[in-house]
Amino acid sequence: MSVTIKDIAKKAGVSYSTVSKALRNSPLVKNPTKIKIKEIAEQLGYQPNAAARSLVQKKSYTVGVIWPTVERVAPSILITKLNELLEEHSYTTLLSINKVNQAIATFNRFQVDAIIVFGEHDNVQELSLASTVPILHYGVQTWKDAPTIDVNRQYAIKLAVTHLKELGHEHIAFIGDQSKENTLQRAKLIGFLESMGINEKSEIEKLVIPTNGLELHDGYMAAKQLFERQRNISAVISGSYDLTRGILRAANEFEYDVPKDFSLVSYDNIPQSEDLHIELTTVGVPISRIASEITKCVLTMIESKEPTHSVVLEPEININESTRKI
Amino acid sequence: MSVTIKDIAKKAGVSYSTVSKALRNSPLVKNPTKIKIKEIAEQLGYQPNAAARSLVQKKSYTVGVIWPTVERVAPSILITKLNELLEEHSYTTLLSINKVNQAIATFNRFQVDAIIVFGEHDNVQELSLASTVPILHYGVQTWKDAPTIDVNRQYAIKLAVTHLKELGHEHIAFIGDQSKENTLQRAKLIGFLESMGINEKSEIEKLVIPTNGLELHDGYMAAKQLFERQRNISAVISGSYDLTRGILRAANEFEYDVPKDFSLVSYDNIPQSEDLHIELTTVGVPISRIASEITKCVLTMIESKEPTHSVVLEPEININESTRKI
DNA sequence: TTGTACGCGTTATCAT
DNA sequence: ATGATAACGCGTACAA
Repeated sequence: MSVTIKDIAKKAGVSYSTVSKALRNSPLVKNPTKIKIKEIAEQLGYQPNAAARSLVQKKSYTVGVIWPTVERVAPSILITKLNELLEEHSYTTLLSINKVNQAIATFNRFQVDAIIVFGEHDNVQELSLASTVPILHYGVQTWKDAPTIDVNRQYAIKLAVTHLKELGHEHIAFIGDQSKENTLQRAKLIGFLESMGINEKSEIEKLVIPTNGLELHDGYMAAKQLFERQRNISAVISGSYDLTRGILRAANEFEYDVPKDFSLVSYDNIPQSEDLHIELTTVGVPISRIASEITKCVLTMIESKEPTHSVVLEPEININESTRKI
Repeated sequence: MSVTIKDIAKKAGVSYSTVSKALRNSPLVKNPTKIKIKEIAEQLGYQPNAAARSLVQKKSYTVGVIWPTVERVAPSILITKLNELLEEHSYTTLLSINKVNQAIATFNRFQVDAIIVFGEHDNVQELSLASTVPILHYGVQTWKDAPTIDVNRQYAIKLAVTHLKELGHEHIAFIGDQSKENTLQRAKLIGFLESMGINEKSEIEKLVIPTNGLELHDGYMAAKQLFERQRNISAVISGSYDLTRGILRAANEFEYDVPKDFSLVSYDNIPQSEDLHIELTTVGVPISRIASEITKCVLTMIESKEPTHSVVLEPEININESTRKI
């Protein structure tokens, strides 16, 4: 059986409402009493019953995060960060890997204060209507009615191209995933083509190396292919961090030095974790900023139940060792 | 504001206790009334308030899963599967990526009926004591007091060796991750050495190709290295599915055919998802069995609050196209 | 400064 | 077959 405030009250010789006040740090309780009560609570391993609390407060201080099937690894860092931030505002994060509509139902039953949905899925607006709780979507194209947060990936690649051109580079290649019908990856390619001013098929084939996925190995194979065929490339833009790691391994095998032999810009949100022997120049929205933006947005939605407007985060460039003047 | 049974009662012109019964399919309510009430509930988008329910029932029909380091695919598939199975028993799964002790506190406040902890961490027993809710650990060495579920990885590799020897193979290599101080990976290596009866350093170096991680690329590089140096290997055992994918790619480059040029056994739990042009012979405990074992265990713990005994799952071999007689 | 009483939404028990 | 009512643990307005 769980320990309740009544148990504490009995042991402390006070009424249970006094205990309640003491634990909530109310000024209506004398300090010595407060300390004594808190001690007993600690000692008994008291955990307030969330069910009872949310029942009376009509608030659970909890946000639900829906994280359905696919795309698991990438957003995990984001969710970890998000979790930390919400905790700082004394909110608890609960995750569900159920199907979206089912997860929404669950979170509604648990009276979470807000729901964050990761990734794309059908009929967003329908889902939003089915919930009494405000819902925020991340990583989808801006939707009409549902509040959404997304990143301008197209502009990120544009930033990379501009930077390289300023450094004098003209022969710039792009390595990125085009294996699936993925809007997110597609946006990066479009950003590249537009800012390079390319539209001829022959030129596209020369400068764009499509990969079959987003793993390290895909970047490795693409880079090898590039190095074998094209000798006059002076800069490479990579569509993801893992691809970049693969590109660096291939470069190493060819005994190419970055940035001496070619400059490298990586699309990326996550802080560089692995030791790559080089600090990368990256473009993208740092994951910490995404997380804090989501947090801000969610807290606003919780406070004023009005629909927040959707926001598109503008990426930044982080110039580092892997690029230099030609 | 959420819709409650009272709202439904008012609209249906009955008392709210009747509504409660009707929704719970009690035989104490006439069928026509029941149908009418259910219709109204549906129409109003009613979701039972989990807080209120668990308050009175002292049961939340929820299990909390703690997943501190959001890892790779394998565990996420397991959790997905687990989620499905628990759902079939009308339990809801909630995930937390918090630190273990904090997550336990959260889940206690939410009155979950049981907690499953994934992965290794310090002071298991301490944690178990801090919880009023039964805790089950997965993926750690069996612990004294805390109930644990784990897989016998060592024996899995032994199965692979035995199978290959029966097919007439003698020169068998092992490709596996040894980059970190990881007990789980270490167990596989020990299984290999023991069942091969190897202990000389020179032989170990010849037959064991250590990798620097568990990614596809690591398997690819290791296999290439193997193929270049050793010509008389007739079979390869791989420590993980991703490594196997890399090995197959390397084989493809060398124009080696599996199983014509060498047999391949992969350690693996997950159902083969990707199209590898070949059905693999695998050893390991299928993830579905792990999931159902965990489910069984958890449900037992919930029902009889007694500590279940720890269990070690015995792997099986799944013979397929990738191995054949020498 | 502390204690009493009520209500949150639900289920379960008892009375009608 | 249906309705009234107590109880779950907590927070809070109000009484002492």
